[in-house]
Amino acid sequence: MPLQQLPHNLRHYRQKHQFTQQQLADLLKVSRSVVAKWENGHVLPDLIIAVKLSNIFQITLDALVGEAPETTFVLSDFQAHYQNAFEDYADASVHQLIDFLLKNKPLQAQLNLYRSLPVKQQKTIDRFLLTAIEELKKY
Amino acid sequence: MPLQQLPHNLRHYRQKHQFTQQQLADLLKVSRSVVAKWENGHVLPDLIIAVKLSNIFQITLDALVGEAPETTFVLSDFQAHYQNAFEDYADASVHQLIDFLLKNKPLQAQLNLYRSLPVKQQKTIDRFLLTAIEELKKY
DNA sequence: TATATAATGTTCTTAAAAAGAACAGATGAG
DNA sequence: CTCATCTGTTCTTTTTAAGAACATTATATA
Repeated sequence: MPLQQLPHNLRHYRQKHQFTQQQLADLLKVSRSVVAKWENGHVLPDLIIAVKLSNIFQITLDALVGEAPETTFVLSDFQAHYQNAFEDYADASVHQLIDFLLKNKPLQAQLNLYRSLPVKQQKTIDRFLLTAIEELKKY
Repeated sequence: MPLQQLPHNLRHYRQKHQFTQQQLADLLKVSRSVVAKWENGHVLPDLIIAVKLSNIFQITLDALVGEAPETTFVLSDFQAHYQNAFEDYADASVHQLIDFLLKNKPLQAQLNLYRSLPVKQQKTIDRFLLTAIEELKKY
């Protein structure tokens, strides 16, 4: 089984927080025996549990699973995230768009609705918007 | 369902790396259909797969699952620039919106068009969008 | 040391969830 | 339009983790 470090890390952080297996199990609403199994490497927690654990222990997921990535990630998650995006969309207009978005609360609401739609429906909206806007621009 | 961002992130990074679902599936030695299911939020990849993905995409696990805790933010140019704005609109959903915007180039184009309109016409669009989206959400 | 009690490890069965294959639909180039 | 590629979904099977019960170890206290 890969993720060799995970069982060890789990036990370490649990003890660091002075939890018994039972207490941790209660926090996560799982049985105690499964906590034991995680710590002994018999079974892997799923992603949802892993996220909960990283929150409880106040560590990153990467720290929890103990998989030092090959490249060194000095940047915070936030920074890494947006930095990548900016590399792709280095276009300065993106900054302006974000400014615009930040200042325009109703638009935020609209976009949140839009986001909640399936991609297919988003595209429907897209198409409409395009023609509607072009239409309006004539005036 | 938790981990809302994961499907979206997954698709984003796959496309960023110019992989088809099949190519990514081959790298991971899984079927293509399961990749589709991950991207559509029907199923969660397990921890082992998640780690592999973070290596392939060269991002942190936390970035992959999109559960970046705000407490770990480090100052970046981006953050410095938008710091004031974020104070005003401390709503966490704004972060997600910006995220979404950065990843969605067609939407950027749409919004740039939208921005170019007079406020009055923007409001026309707003009203229509609202009803259109509500309509679509019924399906 | 003996014994009680708490904490942890293991086994066995059940249940949940993801995997794959096959089919269906969408997208796009020519 | 047509073919090929890419993606989404359904159905079934398989995998794997979950829980309960039992076993073992560790710790405290008389």
